[in-house]
Amino acid sequence: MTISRDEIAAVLDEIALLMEIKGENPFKTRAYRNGAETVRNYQGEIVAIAAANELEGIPGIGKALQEKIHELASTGKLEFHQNLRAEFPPGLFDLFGIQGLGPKKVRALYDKLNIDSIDALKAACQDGSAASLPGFGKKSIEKLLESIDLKEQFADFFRLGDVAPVAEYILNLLREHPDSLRVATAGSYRRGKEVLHDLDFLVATAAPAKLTSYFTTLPEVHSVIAHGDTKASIRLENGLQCDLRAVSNDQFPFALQYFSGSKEHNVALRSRALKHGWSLNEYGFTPKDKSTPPAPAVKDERDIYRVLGLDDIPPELRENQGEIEAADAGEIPRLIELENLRGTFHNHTTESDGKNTLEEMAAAARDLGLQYLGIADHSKSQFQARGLQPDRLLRQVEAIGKLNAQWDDFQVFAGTEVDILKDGTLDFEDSLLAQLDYCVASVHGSFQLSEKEQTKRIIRAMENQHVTMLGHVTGRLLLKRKGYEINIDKIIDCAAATGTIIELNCNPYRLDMDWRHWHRARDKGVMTSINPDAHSTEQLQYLAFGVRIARKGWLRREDVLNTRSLEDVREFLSVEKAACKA
DNA sequence: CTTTCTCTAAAGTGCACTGTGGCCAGTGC
Repeated sequence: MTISRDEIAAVLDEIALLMEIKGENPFKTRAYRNGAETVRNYQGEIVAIAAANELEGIPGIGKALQEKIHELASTGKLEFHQNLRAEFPPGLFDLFGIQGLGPKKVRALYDKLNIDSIDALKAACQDGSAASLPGFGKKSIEKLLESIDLKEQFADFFRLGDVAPVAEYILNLLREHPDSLRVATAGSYRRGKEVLHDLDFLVATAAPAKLTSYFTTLPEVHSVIAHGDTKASIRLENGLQCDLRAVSNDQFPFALQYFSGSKEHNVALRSRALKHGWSLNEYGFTPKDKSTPPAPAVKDERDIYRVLGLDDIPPELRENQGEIEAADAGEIPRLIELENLRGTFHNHTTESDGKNTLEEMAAAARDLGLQYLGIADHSKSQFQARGLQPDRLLRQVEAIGKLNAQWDDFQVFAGTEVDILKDGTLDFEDSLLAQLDYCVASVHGSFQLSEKEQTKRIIRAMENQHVTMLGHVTGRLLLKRKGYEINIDKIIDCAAATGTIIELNCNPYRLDMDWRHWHRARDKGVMTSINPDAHSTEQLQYLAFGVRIARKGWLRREDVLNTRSLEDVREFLSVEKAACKA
């Protein structure tokens, strides 16, 4: 019967969605959404309170929601919800994942054409029947098909942020097994890719069959795809495929290197091995012919690179993007590490759309051992995110000033995430921006501009002397939405010329700018700031993902503003401001 | 459905954009 607060909130959200399809009063649906948010964020044991029927007095939860939440908390289900749900087929929910489909259009598709799944929608778009509905013209159909296509393309992919917790969890379970000697993740997860197809584990053991059996009976397993003595594949409840390979302790370094990839990196590495007279595979070095001496002993992965005359290559760099040449020349950079971060910028509070107050965000950052936290709530155009009007921003600056008075070893920097408007001007006046410690400028609308227009718009914003950094460069949402069209090289050049920092947004949906551009940007002198874009205290943890991407982009400590000490950052921001006045 | 200095009634986040259909509806931020 036990139900979690998130499950209660999910039921309320689903009620809101179903009511929207039914065309209920929008304020009613919003009341349910607000209720869901209130339940999710309530400071206290909301489930126990609800079970005891003591919800009275919680803002946003009136009489009707009190009763419904009480029923959920005490019985685990809600009759009202189940009745509502029975009115529509379950596949209808998937349709909301398609860009361009909201409640009205979903309703029309279902009522008129009985479309209740993405497959049915696709068929109706292709055979022309969807085009018969009002509001569905040629372009709409085209966009729907495009969005379905995008979804199909990404069907088997997962975001790094969604995989990381389960990866670490399984890794620990493998580690705990009495027969495991060494365990590791391999594949694209180990390389820090932003999206993953599957998750690879490797274990060194003298009893491989025991490990593969153990693996197929882990708690999260939905189904077993394959189960042999040295290899097993499972599918988790969330659909993610996980592979385990069990090898001997001697083979472990070779298997780790081999299964970490990338394929392109390994091809290059194997050809290098051949020049030394050895073939290289997942089991070891093998002399090409009898005249070749055997390769030196290998105890860990690092030895493989050493034997081939290379510096150790961090997994994140193994994409055959010049890392082998760099390792040969002894020029593998010392990559940034999570421990190097001293603070962070671009974070939200309850003033706009964050879930925690200024004070809570600051306390959380201090608890993480950071020396500073940059606040950057939304500007006024972001209405739906409760973007700040100038007077509210100034009051926030004042509040931050007061808060800062209590510390001498920690500082909150007052900033804004100001909207870049369609023409490249900013959502706040320069005179207001001048009163802040820093400014993040981001695009949040007009995504459809041509590449030329979009690039021009962003460049205009970066040329503003008050803009410290550019937020989420492309606006992409991984596995969900493509970024807007921009000429990334022109933007990188502009960042270098104007001294504008390009943010590395750590939100697992974004991880933007993409790692593929950072090496080049760094060489042109562009600096980054690794920003969590946190909308809650927990989301400060996103920094870890950002560091993985920064490493993938060859970034070093010195390329990242927020590795600097509080004192140095103060200095940096004040010099920026001084330059503005000049 | 919730709130409320309109308190058994009324008001409750706004705006840009897109595409379609004929000047507005729906979506998304």
